[in-house]
Amino acid sequence: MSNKNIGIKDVAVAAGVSVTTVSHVLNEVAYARISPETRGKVRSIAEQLGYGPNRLAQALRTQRTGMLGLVSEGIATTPHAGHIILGADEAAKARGYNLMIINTSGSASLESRQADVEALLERRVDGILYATMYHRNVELPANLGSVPSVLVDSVATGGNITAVIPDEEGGARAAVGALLAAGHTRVGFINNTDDVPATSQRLHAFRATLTEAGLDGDAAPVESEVSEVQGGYEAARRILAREDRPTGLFCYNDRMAMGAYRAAAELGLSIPADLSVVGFDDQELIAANLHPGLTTVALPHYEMGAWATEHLIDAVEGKTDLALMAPHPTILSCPLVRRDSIAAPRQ
Amino acid sequence: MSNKNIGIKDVAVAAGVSVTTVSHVLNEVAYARISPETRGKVRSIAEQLGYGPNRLAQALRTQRTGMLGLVSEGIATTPHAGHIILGADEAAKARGYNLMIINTSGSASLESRQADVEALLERRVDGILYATMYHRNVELPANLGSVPSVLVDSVATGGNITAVIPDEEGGARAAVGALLAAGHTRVGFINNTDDVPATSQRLHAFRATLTEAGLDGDAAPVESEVSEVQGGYEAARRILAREDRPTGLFCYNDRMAMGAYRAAAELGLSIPADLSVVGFDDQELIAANLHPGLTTVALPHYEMGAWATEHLIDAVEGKTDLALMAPHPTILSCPLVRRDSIAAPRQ
DNA sequence: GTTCTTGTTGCTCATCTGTCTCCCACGTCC
DNA sequence: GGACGTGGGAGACAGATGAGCAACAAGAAC
Repeated sequence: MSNKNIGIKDVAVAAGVSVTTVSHVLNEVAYARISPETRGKVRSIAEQLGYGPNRLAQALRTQRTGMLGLVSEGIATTPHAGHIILGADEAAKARGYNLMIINTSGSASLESRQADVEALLERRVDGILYATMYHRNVELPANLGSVPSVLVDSVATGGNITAVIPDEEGGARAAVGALLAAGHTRVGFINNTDDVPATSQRLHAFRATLTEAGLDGDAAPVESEVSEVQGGYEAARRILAREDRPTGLFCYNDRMAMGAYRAAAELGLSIPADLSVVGFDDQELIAANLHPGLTTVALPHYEMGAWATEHLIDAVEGKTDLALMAPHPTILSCPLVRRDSIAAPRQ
Repeated sequence: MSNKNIGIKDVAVAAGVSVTTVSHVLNEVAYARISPETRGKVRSIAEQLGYGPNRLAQALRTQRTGMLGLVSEGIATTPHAGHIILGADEAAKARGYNLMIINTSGSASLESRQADVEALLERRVDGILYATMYHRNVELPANLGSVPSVLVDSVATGGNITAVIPDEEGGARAAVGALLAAGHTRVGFINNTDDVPATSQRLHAFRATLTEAGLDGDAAPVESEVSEVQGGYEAARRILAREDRPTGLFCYNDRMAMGAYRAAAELGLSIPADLSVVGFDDQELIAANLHPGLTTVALPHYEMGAWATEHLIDAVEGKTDLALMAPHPTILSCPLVRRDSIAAPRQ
């Protein structure tokens, strides 16, 4: 257990050497030539005294804090933020960095979000991660540019900043592909009504995947509603009321899929025997707990957090130039998570 | 937008005064005698230049960082951590503090958790919040004691540290009370099997509340299973198979309630017409999205985070002595959240 | 009416926080 | 008299803090 009132100076006195020497030894300074005996003595005394470096003083001197700022939207609103934080925290810890986290709101004014960044800047974080709650275009506070920064799960409007986002199209293709692979030929899509990248990209992938499989992608049924359980329910009721009722349903997210489950139950349709369902998001609380378990596409929140942190640290340490990556966002894949909601269609 | 290369010195030069004067003005030092004109000039020049204080240097000198460490378990595993973080972040921000967050695992070794605390200590946080994932007894790293600390959602084993926990009994009483108020006389409890405070306290409150209402609390049916959806399902099947089938069900948590919903559906029991259900936790993803919406008891995670932060800051600023509060944990109430899963029993 | 005292105002100097880092100073041995 | 081996001194990082110093005014003593 370390006593935080012990400084390098105390170690120096106790070891009978100069402060400089202690610093050299403890930091293993390359050019410092100090005898093994002295090194040993300094180290053992430092340990005895429970010396721990004062990172503040270090940071002041070296202009490096070893801290990364993370401004995250909706920390408590979705489980997504938690995964981003976790990915970032583990990546940061692995390289000796720590995280300063500030919660913000996507709907907060630009000034208030700028103030959040300002707080981080005053504390001299080495870099900033800016994470949004869902994949969209954000307007970034201007002061973000003053240190290396990476955007997580969004792209900046008109912005030239390194960003990492999920592969919406690939995920949607995997979802639809799983339905096709199970033998379904009548596949419907329950889509979101928001104007976000996911809405159009998943729709596009849905149609394209069907078409590439020799089906009529353009004619495949699509119903849109707000992306909540109730919306999913309503859209599913409509889509399942068609005379060419789909046997496979791709849902914009797990919540909508949950609504689809209810619609199916009300119609006496058993999942997956009568209807196969795929979701999106892999919100474990929902997907794993529905009955049967929902096969869905996972969003790589953990991975995005980790990727962003890795590259941010690389940039901070001069191993990378973020500007090179800024023009195009990095796309991380969305893997299919298989559970029990897909089966072959009835003959 | 502030340029972080501007220091107090630059302001001093531009204003034609000494560094000391700038510091005095900007910090509104009480005993400093400086003319209003000079004050005005300093302030306007500071603003013009976009001066922002270097909190590192400040902290080094004043021995106050304005940072609070938060070590939290399972940041991504439950939504609970997010609420604690949010409560802490908002309380901290309101008083000019920021949060350094470190994720840890409840199952991690004591040494590894001690290292987490050590990282915070090296950065000279003013205080530490230690949050667990669920209400239980934890063994705390010893170095936690070196700065003011507050434990969130747990009590320390044998520990003398200020803690804040949820009112398990009160919450359970509210849940059972709601069932009784609706007119139910045959009420069952689906309990957890883990040996945590909630298990025994909720059971106790369940029986006591029934007894106080003139029913036979000791004879009321209780079935225990692992506190997941499947466990809830199994326990509900058992409890609903009794000949004196309960018309009201209190479930240990929302996940178990979700299982009970399925059991009821399979038995052709409609909620709430044939069976009223109350959960615990208010996990919105589940409770609000089940059909009908689940009436449940909310755990005060946000409030605990905020309470802990408030009191921690008070202690840091010398306004409170945490030792006074250490002997007994503070208990925060668990309010009932009414949705649509309770109705009067059929005649 | 001049000088001295005392008080007030307005601001600055020196020092401190804990650590790093460039540069220099010894001695010793060829 | 260089080269080598060992180690130390003195800023610097950015700001905080309390003692201290001019300058001036009012009042007092002569």
